[in-house]
Amino acid sequence: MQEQYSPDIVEQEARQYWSSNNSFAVTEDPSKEKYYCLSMFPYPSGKLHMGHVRNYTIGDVVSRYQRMLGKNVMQPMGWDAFGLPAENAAIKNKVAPAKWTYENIDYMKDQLTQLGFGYDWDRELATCRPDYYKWEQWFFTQLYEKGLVYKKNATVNWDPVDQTVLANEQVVDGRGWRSGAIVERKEIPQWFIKITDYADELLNDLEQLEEWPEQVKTMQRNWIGRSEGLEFEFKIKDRDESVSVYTTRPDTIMGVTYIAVASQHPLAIEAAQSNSDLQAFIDDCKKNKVAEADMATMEKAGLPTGLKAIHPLTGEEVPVWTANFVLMDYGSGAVMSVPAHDERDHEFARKYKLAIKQVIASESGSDIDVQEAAFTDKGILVNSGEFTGLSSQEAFEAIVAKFETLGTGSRKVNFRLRDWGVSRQRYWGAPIPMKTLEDGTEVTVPLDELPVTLPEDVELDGVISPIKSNPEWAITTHNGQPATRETDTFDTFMESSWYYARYCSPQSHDMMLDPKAANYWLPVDQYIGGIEHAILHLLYARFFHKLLRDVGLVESDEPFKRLLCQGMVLAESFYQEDEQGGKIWIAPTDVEAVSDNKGKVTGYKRLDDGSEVFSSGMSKMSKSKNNGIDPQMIIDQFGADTVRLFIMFAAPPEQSLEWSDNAVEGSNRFLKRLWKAVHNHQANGGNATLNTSSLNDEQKAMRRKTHETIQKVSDDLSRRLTFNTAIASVMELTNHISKFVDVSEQGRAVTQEALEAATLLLAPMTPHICHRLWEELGHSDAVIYASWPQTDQNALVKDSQEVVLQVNGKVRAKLSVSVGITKEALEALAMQDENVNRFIDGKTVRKVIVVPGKLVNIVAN
RNA sequence: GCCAGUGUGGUGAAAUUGGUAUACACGACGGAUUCAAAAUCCGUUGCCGAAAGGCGUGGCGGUUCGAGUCCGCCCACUGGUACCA
Repeated sequence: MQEQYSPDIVEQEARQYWSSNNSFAVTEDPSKEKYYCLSMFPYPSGKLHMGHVRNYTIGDVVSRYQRMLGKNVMQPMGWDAFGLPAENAAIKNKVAPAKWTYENIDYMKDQLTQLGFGYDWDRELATCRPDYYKWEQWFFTQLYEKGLVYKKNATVNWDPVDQTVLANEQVVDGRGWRSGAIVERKEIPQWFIKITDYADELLNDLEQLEEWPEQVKTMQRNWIGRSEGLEFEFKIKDRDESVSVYTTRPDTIMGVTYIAVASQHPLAIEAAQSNSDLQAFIDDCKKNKVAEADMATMEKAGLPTGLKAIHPLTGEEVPVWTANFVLMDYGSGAVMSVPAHDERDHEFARKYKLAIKQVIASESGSDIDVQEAAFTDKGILVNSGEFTGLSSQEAFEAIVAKFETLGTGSRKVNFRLRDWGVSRQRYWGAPIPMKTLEDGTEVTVPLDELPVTLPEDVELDGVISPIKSNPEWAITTHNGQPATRETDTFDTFMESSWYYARYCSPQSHDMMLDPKAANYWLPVDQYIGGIEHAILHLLYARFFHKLLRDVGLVESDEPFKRLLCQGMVLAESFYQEDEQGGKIWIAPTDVEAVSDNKGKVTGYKRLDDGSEVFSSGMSKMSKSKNNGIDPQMIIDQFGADTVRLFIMFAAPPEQSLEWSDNAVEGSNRFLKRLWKAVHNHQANGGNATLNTSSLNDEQKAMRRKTHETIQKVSDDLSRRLTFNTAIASVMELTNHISKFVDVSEQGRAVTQEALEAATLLLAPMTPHICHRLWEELGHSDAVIYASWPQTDQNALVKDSQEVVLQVNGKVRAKLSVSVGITKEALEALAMQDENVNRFIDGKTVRKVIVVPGKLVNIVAN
């Protein structure tokens, strides 16, 4: 064995072994317990970033660990290949999106291989391949036939100069990112899938997901947003028209002082015909952004329409306003306003001097001034006629009942969740498989005409999709009649909503999924990906799974049994200011820290010219802040094992991880020490036969450490998924081995056992070096075929333990006591302790708390 | 704005069920080795204090014999917010 650890040789040999033995290819084997470990597939953006490295290392560690437990582990990988960046790159570099995407896939696949991830590459898929999206198109037609698909108008960002639809991301400060034109809202017809039909099930089934993080389930619950309330109507004065509204607070209905309708509401549009101010306001609202965050934070504004509505209970007239925050495409496009008990309504009423009428008083009777601030808690009704004196809860029931008796309103369950708009006016996506006949009828494309193939050899002008600009493409027939194709493509969330299922039978040519394979592997046992997908992707995939179930392709209700959301990888970003005070971002690799004699960083300078640089703190690695660290550089410098070890060690997986070059070296140093420990052990004579009945105290202590570490790491890798603490405890074990120099026969046997344990425990994290060390430790079978080590309970037995003595909760002494000591004996020992007595001297002992095996707390005053 | 999370030494972090705050690592400092340096190895390292001891987990308050952990309010930062993926 070489004295020096050479990662490049070791890693190449290990990878060669796995590839020539096809070590990670799997098939359905009913005789073994299956384990499906899935990491969210990457968008092929060009090269791997640290977030990918983190995500896929976690997945690989879990997969290799489960494999060592004897399970039939499937770990596939593929490419989420449709999307906006390919179009941007196409315009910038004058290369077709398909070519750009396929080249990126080749490069990134090589990088994944270099990192030693154990994927079954036979199952690789790319969502931009016709054999993949064919089945997505087919599935959409099935949903259409089931009545789960419909078309309606929906709002998009419209660039009036480029005459194109923009993504929210492409709108910067209200302007199109390329044209600079002020972006408008525009309503266009789009396809929707009825996810709201499944709202109740998506909500209720969250309870089944016991191994999902609570925070993700909470976010999904809130997103679905089930509410119970009242739907009723306001009649418009002097007209034969009414406006429907929904409220979750019928108890506040007597406090309605105005109603507000969307700027696109027919009432507002009609009123504007004789009111130029109103018309100008409506036109202005077209410039409002589409994104919810913008809508919610914008300045609330409105104008009276001049119309009056009749309060359905009091018969009083209330003004009808139009307001920029009411949206035409959600609900009825109108809301009732209770400024005394709703913050947004209060703000609006104060701004426009509308009446504020208190109808709820606090339960405690405390003073409330609703003119000053909205009181949004529930309470007791006041100024509410026949309902005065009821609690909010009682009033809810009474008022709903009243409306139902009168026949003018009804109890209604509402969801915040909206139907899924899947139409995109872009090129690089799966064509929507619909046709329009000459009479305007819309029909699905039948299976024998699928896939509707997207042409790949195209040029992009940056404005209009090539399948829209080429009229030929859309020309087709239907049953011999002329027809035109839909030229919109699917939202890319469609592809990522079912890829996990396709991995089970990626080569099925005549069906979407092979149910036999799908039902063997599904559900996914462990799914790993970024927290940014907590709502949209994970909700859509859960929805799709239920759809797949309802057409009979899978049997389970949920796609992902256990979920781990990893945190982001952050890096410090640095800048210098230009003459206008703008920030020029400097790459971290070009910056050096200046520190004081305690090692505390006091500033930064540029490596090239020594000029001062400023830190803007930790943020997500990004191009805009020039703070990305290329994983390739680190792999080339230290090897894949060091990168994998560092990224797993630096933080627990769910937390954000701060990149540090220095700390990477620390991880590399640890691997060198481990290598050296095996080398020294060999030099000292290597293995010997262990005889547990003839060990001295130091040998027993070494063995105890070995088995405590096995126990700890097993728990960390299975139950807790805290890889950082698992690695820390193997480091402790390795430190023990280095200090335990005992070349006697039993000494070497104990050392061998410890080194084997360290190698096996680290094998999921740093598989290359462990592949080699396992060989060096005398095994002919590769470490990937080895079993996870077992804890020897006998080795864990201890005779004595340390107990803490506290006086009034403060540690005053520590005591080594025998393990079986009684509570009484422990308390007696504590009372005899010299330092304890010093602190209770002159005081009266009020209470003594004894926690066996832990502490004694004496309360005295 | 709304929803969800995070905040502990000079730094990344540990403390798993309310029971010894700071494991493991980085950095820094001191030493060994070296002609010298790198690498490696050994030691010290929360803050104040000579010590005894006191203080200390974003801030303020509470529950408890005991709070990083539970509760309330506040501050800062991060993710999502339906067309980035």
